[in-house]
Amino acid sequence: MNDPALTASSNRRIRQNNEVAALRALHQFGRLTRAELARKLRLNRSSSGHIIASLTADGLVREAIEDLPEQAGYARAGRPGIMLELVPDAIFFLGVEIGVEHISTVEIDLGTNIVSTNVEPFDGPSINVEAAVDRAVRLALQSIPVSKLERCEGVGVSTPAQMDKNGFVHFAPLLGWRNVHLAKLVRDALPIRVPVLAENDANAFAIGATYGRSEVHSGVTLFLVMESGVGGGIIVDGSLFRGANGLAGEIGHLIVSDAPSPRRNLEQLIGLENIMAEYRKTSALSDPTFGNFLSDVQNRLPSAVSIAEDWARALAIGLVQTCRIIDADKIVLGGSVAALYPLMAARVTAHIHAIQESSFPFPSITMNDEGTVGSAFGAACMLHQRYLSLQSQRFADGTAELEGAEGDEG
Amino acid sequence: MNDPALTASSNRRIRQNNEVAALRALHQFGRLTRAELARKLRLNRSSSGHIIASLTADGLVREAIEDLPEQAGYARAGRPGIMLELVPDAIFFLGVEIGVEHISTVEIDLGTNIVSTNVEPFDGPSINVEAAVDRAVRLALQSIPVSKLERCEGVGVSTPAQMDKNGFVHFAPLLGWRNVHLAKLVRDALPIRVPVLAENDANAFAIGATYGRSEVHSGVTLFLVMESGVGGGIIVDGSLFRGANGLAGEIGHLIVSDAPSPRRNLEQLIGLENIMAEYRKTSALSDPTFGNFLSDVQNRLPSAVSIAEDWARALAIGLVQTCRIIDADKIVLGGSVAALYPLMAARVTAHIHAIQESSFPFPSITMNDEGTVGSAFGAACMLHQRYLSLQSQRFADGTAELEGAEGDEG
DNA sequence: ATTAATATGTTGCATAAAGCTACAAACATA
DNA sequence: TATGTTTGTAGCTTTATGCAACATATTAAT
Repeated sequence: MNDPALTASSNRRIRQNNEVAALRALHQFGRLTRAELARKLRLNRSSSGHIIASLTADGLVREAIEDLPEQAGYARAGRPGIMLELVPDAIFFLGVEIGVEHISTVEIDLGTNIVSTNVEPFDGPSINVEAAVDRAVRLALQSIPVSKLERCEGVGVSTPAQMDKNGFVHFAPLLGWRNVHLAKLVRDALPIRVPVLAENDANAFAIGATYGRSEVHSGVTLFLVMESGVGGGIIVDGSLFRGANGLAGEIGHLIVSDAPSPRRNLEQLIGLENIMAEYRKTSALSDPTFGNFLSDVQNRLPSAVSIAEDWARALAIGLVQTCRIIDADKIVLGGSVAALYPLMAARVTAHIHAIQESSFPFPSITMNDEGTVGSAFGAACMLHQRYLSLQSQRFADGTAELEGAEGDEG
Repeated sequence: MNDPALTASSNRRIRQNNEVAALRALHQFGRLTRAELARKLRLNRSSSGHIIASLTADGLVREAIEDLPEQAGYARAGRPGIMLELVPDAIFFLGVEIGVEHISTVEIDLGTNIVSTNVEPFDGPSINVEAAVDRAVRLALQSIPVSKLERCEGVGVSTPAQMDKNGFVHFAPLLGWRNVHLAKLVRDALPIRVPVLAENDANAFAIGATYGRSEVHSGVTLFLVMESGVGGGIIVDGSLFRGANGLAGEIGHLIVSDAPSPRRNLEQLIGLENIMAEYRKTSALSDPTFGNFLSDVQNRLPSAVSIAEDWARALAIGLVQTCRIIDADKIVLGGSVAALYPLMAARVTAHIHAIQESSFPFPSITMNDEGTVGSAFGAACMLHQRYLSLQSQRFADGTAELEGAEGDEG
């Protein structure tokens, strides 16, 4: 309703803002003294002390027991400060990925450490939303003792679907969902009343892979997740760029071939399905795997190399096109197909150089090595991020934010 | 150096924040009473009064003389409030566009009204940077009396170049510049010491066309400027998305044709040059203009319609590709070639529907009717925007912000 | 070993800005 | 004319930061 850019800062909001800033600094830098924190936040040492006292009273921060004395010879003159750290198990967050073939859940603590994970096979297309949500919630909570539940500060859900920022799913082709309020369903299925956010799986993956990494905080990073489908997410200065409908970065649907009749999009060219379809045509094996394909490429088997070469060229085209529009300076490849990249990196680079005009900058391309729970982890990170912001429930004064994590406007 | 997200709000910053918020609200809504302002900013009425008193003392705000009594029958019970408004000529900003064929300058006031404009022919490629800057600054200042100069609060520069956010130009192919600090040159050429920002012309155009319009504040808007070249700018939630190198939205360099040998980018297909080259081949006139072409299309001359049809298809491809990546919900067409769009709107729509998968949302496409000074206006708006932010010189406490508008980090 | 220098954490006080309450003013309606 | 409603303002309270001073803990130098 109101323009968020216009909201004024009341006297109380200062403290909230500063507490949040302190928590974020501790998360980003790990351990800080009060004086260091004061410098980072451009605050007076005494103010820093007050804020820390407040957070300590809330049980979120503690003075670190220096089990490692002589912190690597950092001996400067003056009284040494007392190291402060987040209390990891003060609170926790849950992340849930409802995939097509499996459900994964993750529990992370205040330090964004993974506490536990669960994975369960699942047949997405054959199960309706309510049942899927029910199973997902059950799996997420199965290892959490009831007494611990009250320390849960949020649940994130990720799923291959197009949804708005309130977690309302417009369309999920792979799961057959349409117009369901996923976030609301999860909220209602939970035994606790906590903020719930839902996000597209590729977007969640991108968040998880960049969250907390201070290196990537500035710039534009494109995340590519290549499995059967090809999804993407864009991170700008450390936070997700969703686009108007949460579809930003879905580069799998870029048109690559110009021919109108068998119009092929990028997903159909660089996705796992196409690679395996082509590979099956040439492989001697009866039921070849992607691993077989990788070996054949590594062994320079011409038929496999040819498929890989087509893949490299299509990938290069997709990346160049994308960079013309969002001007990314970093590209991160994920998903099982990404394993092909190290073998073809030189070819991809060559294609990019051949395709793009020389005056354009060349983005760095790296690989992501997160495990299979990356997307669920990212979903959990979204709630960690929310907790470490002014939207946190800690600051809910009752006048607003009635509906958990629905967001103020819209 | 420091993460801006971590900066704490000091006690003094509250007032600064609220003064800025009040100025922005007055800019956005035009006229407000103290009580209305308090509600919009979620402030207490008395606080609102204090803030207004402060701004009035600074000469930025005044009580409006109600020359129009009975404000359109809005008669509610209760004591009527006193309308407040920005004092338009309290300060002003200059915008300068150094184009390829002309230099334009604009003066805008605190209400972002255009006070005056100057346009001068110019032969960009034959003139070096220093001389170009000199001429641009001279043109901008020629109608400003010296006594008024001290009320200038910023100068914006726009030019067809790839530059970083500090105004350092890496490359300007159309002007032949390379590695020049444009913003610094302008700062040094000015007789006054004010913030100077420089931005790519298409980006500046996009800012100018959206700035202050409250409708577009939310969502993703793609701005397309089609002249000889084709530039673009992306506005996300009311502010410019530059990308990592200021190249975001440069969709003129999208690859459209798949054929490797005569690889053609979008600019070569939908730009003025291609249209006129094709048109000259078929037109009966000896030296046909773009206006002639438009007439022929309107009169359904087959040869012209065919060219327009190709244009429509290429445009549709470019827009669909772009929307797959940034998920824009609004597209605004500008530049002289945009005049072709109203004649071809139905065809463009048809092509888009044919190309993109049906599950994707369809962005709205509109035209921009700004004059020729759009880019210079946008450059001036950038400084207006900066003034109405915490980076304003009003709040420079001497400790930082030494270098005008260089930006803190980097 | 003693002294000087330096940086940290804490304490008391000053300052600044917003919130709250109350009240006079100005208008509409009955 | 009386009543209800909204506005703008004044006085007081609350809160969080800034500042200055001080005790403390450590290094470096004499």
